[in-house]
Amino acid sequence: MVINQQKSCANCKHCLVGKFCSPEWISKVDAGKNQLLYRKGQYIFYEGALVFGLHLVTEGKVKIISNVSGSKEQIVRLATDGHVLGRWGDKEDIYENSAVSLEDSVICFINNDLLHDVCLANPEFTFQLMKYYASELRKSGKQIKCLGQMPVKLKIVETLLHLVEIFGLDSKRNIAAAISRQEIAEMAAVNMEQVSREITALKKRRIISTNGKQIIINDLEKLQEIVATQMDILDLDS
Amino acid sequence: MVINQQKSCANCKHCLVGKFCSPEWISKVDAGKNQLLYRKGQYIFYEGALVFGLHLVTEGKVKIISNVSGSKEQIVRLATDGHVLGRWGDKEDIYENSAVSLEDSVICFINNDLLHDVCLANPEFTFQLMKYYASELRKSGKQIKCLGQMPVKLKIVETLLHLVEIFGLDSKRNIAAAISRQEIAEMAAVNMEQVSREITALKKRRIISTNGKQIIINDLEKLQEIVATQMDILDLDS
DNA sequence: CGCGTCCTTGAACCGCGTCAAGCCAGGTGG
DNA sequence: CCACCTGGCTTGACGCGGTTCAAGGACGCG
Repeated sequence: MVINQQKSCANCKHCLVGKFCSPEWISKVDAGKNQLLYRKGQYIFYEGALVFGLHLVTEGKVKIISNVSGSKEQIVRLATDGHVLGRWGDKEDIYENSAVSLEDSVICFINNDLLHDVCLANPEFTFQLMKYYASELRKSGKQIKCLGQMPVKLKIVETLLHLVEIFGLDSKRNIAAAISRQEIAEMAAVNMEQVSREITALKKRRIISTNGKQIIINDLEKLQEIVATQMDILDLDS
Repeated sequence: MVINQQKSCANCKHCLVGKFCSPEWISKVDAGKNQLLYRKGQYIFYEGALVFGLHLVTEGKVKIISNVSGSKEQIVRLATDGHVLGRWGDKEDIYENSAVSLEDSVICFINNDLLHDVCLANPEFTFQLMKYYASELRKSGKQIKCLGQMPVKLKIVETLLHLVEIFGLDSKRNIAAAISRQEIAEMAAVNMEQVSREITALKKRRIISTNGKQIIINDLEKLQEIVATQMDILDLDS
């Protein structure tokens, strides 16, 4: 994936602009937006920086992270094609999270002023954006519940399911994203050692397998059953 | 606070409808909305129920809770005057949280169809609603970080600060809401005993005091300092 | 082939959740 | 008006789950 020229929002499969704005406004956004390619691991914006506008993920995968006391990171949220990063910002508004691409990603940037104009002129777009945030808030609530109330093993299983939900599975049932054990740990708010132990346990039960760093989901239903019944993996017989 | 008649959105201090909709649409909402008084402890909507529309808190205090494995509850979010409960729902959309009033509260209900019409006709309203959800998502991220990465003592201090932020302090520096220890525990994802211990510790340091169930914040700066520096309360000398 | 990075596995410590007992305030009824 | 009861809160003791520490192993890369 290499882009040398800007792609119009009209041709963008998932983008809210292309789907819900009038043709004339799509042109205006095309003219005013800034489409960039971010390499794997690159920061899209930084915690503490001023919010100049909104980022839309054209194509790629992104993690939204928050730094904890210098060293540790918490992954707050994931984003992929069609998702939105950051938010409209009042002046002096700063980001409290950073966004980092998990793979080479194309991201559109729309500044605050343009965004406001687009929103006022295209209420259906604004409505959909509103729904998007409401839906993310809902997911966020789910994560709060998960982090707050579940034992470590279930947090990890839940995280695996979450990864499948966001990124999906490829033809070989691999989780379709290059996610490290460390990143799974940062999502589940657990240490890497526990993730490793849990993955080993799930492999022993043939529920998942691994191929290098790739995780293969053999039995999605079983994983869902585990969280649904709060089952302890070790309770299962082989 | 007793209401026998519906109050117009135009006279509602915090409501997004009154502030950002045109006069004619305020009338339409007044005609179509449903304003109800919920007594303390009453459910406004239930986890698992169909989403028929949006609730706006005219006046009062509400907790959004999620049930965990039958018995335990996690408080996901708090709401007060001007805040929004639930979200616009597609058909067959269900709530994954319940909303319960913490004190007698007046809540306006706007159904999905009316909400959609209002949004399309009043883009500035929709824009503000979008910003509201984005801002709640931001707060939610903060809570995820807090629950995931902080030791119990800091979770509790953070929760106290959060309560102050949402509900404020009255003239005697009481947290202006009737919150039980159990509810603080459900916010911080900790058990009640730990909350009790921590409150005792903070009292010994004169940072807070209590009057029955009321919590008095003597030294807000100190509380903020504790979370900012990840300080252990027991490390402080009296 | 040697080095670095990421992952795995084992062992030990300790934070915190659970259990249990007692306390305090408010409400109720004799 | 006091005795009792109930529900929420406090405090202590104990044990377990999970984090931390430490020692390899696997893999890729120069």
